[in-house]
Amino acid sequence: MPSAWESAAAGLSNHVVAEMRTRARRMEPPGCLLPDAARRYTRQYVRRERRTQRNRIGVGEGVNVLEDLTPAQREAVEHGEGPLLVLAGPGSGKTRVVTRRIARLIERGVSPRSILAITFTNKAAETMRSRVHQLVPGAPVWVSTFHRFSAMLLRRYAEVVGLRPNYSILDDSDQRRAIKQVLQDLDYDPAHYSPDRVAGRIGQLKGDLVTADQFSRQYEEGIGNNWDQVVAHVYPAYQRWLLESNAVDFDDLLLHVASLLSEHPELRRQLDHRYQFVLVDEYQDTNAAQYRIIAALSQEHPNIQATGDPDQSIYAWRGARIENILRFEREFPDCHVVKLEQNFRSTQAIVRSADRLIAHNRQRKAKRLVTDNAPGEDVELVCFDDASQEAAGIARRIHQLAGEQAIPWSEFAIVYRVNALSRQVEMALRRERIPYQVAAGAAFYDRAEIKDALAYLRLAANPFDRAAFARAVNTPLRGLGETSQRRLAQWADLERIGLLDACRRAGDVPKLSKNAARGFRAFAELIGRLDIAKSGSVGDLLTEIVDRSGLAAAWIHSPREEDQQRLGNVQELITAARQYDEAAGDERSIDGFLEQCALISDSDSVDDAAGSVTLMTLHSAKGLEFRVVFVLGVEEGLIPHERSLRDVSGFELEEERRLLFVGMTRAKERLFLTQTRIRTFRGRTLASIPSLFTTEAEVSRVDETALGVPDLYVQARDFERTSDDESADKKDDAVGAAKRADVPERPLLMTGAELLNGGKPSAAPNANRFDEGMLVRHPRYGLGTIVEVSRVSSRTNVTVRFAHEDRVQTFVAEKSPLQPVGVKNGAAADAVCE
DNA sequence: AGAGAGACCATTTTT
DNA sequence: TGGTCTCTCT
Repeated sequence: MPSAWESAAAGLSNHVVAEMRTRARRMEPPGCLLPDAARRYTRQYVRRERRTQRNRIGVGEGVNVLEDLTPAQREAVEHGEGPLLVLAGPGSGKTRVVTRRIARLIERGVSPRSILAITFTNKAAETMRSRVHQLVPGAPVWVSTFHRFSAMLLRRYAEVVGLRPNYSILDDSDQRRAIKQVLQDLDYDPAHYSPDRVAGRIGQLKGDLVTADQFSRQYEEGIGNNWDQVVAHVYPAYQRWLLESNAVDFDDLLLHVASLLSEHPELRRQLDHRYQFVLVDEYQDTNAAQYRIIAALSQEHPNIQATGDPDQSIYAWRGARIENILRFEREFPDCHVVKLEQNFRSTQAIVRSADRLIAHNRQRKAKRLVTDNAPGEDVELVCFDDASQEAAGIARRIHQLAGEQAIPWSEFAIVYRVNALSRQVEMALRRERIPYQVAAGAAFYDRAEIKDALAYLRLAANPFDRAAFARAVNTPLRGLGETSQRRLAQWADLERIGLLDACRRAGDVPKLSKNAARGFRAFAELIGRLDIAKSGSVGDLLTEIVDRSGLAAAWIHSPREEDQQRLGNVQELITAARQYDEAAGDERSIDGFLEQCALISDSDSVDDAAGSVTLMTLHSAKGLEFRVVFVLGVEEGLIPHERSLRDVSGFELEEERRLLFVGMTRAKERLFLTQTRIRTFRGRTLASIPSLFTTEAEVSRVDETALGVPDLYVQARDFERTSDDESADKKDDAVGAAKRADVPERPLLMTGAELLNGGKPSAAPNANRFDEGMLVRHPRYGLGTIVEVSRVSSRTNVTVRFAHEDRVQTFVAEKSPLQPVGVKNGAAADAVCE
């Protein structure tokens, strides 16, 4: 095996790795090998421990970890050994308590290495790590997300579950593709059994610790419905596919580790000993697998701290169990409970509204939420005519507050229930030239060119990765089409060898054309030459990949904007790799970088220092705070989401209420809820119904509609604000205008979609905006001039001569992404920007 | 093999 | 509404 294997297994001595490998090959039951490996691991750990102690890591000078704490906070921070449950309301200083307690433990002589802090998001882990380091410089406390922690353990003990340490982590689309293939192999029509739903069900099962074997056995015993019969077939086949690819999906990371811990008592014991203090954040969002993992690490050393707030549980739909937090006290009977109820984040007005809202949940432990902060301004519920007014109104208020109170852009957040709602707000912000960022970090890694480049990297690390093979083998095109690939794969299955090995012996594959065989061999050779040891770093290796694979060659000389963009994106990926190289130092490995890429999430991209307004879903807003928050679309069907209304138990409705509660409590100073009279969603325009929650939260109403709010909105228990809307509006405009004057002019170029969507709603997207001689731009072919416009019945054909290669092409105006260039601030631009 | 047209479909939240 | 997938034409 190549060196990647060795470096991935760096945690174990070569001897142990070799032993594991032979035993895995001999298919010996892993149980007999584990204690040995674990013991060696522990010995290593103890050695490292001694080194650490010699280095004398301690609380920084002048730091008093008990300073500025409320009695309740101090009680939690001072807690020594034994289980601790911290029920922490929003803004109650939860992170502060956790980090201070870690520092306090170290101060009392607990080794930093025996402390493990687990969060849900990378961002939360990052914050916690840096805060701990502020208190205890250089402390090697392990702060990690559930998934990263599991990935790390799984690398170390991969053999035990039948994997190799260089396993790949599949993303959602790989997973869906794999399931689709498995469905087809089993003669199910993916059109009828959507891979999405099957994947969803499998994910659910994995989260609940139901293995493929268990589930198919259940089915054999006659339990389950029709749909589950299919899943009972697909799930085990999919797991086999994963194992053969030496790959896992997200849920596997947790499931594998959970079973590792429960099936190997000796290993569990060792790790329990290794991580003596375990602190879990957002405990209310743990699912069965996560619960199993942390419980397993807290048997002999039950120094577990669970921090959470049942009122902020918003992932029950994903298998999170609120019961876990209730069960905690039962599972750890001598557990100490601390309640943090004082809010330090928000004004009284915000806290009051949020508290009133959440009080409507019936399945809930009563909890107060109080604050000593300033009274603050009323929470406002602003009603607009439609979504574009709503977006404009939000943008205007942001301008106003930014101008009047000198609030930086980064202190504003706009949150919504579904991603689809962000579009109009984005347009409004762009129009107003307000810098913004959308929390969508994963989007970068979703791009085809990024996945392609990473596929090569994945193959270099893990030659069995079928998903990566399928992606890379014919990208860029090598004439290795579907048929050739199928022949190769069939033969590989027959010979029981990996696809890459099959490539090397492509000459032996029956019915394969000479060209194809040569192509496969060349591909195998290309992958074989990729070697991290020779390249030195992941960044260099990636550069080599992009060069040698021919990915870049196709783009470099292309006039297409999208190709240039691709090139730029890949360069950005290389930059990311170099950053990784630097951060990881000697520890760097392909696996490490790939793992980082795979486990990134949307909210991770939120950059506090970016100086821009943040747009995000309510879910990803959890854990963050902003001075000003807008929650948009607070309407029946959105919040609460229509799906939740179908649940007669009311459980899902309560989760929606918690979701809004989470959103509201992100605000420090000002909170706006917005709604519209009509909303266009999925191409359908409907009159909206104000959300039940708006009355429950007891907020002030502000009317910004042209004709006044209809009766529907003026409800019996209404809390009218005698608002001087008109004068306020005028002031808005004055301030807005002053501010706007400072920023550069609006952009002259907009995309075709913007041109179409930004126009007046009545004016059908008109093809008439194209004229002969007009300068236009096509995202694919670049700049060109219109040489002919012809109208055939209702459609308009536009013929364009492009500068590049003197290409002439005809488009249907209504369908093409063609856009006019250099539109002056004349009629067209005004129509666009209104 | 590539581009465009048209059908089809989904449409909650995420590591 | 729009994004994706498939079909068809070149």
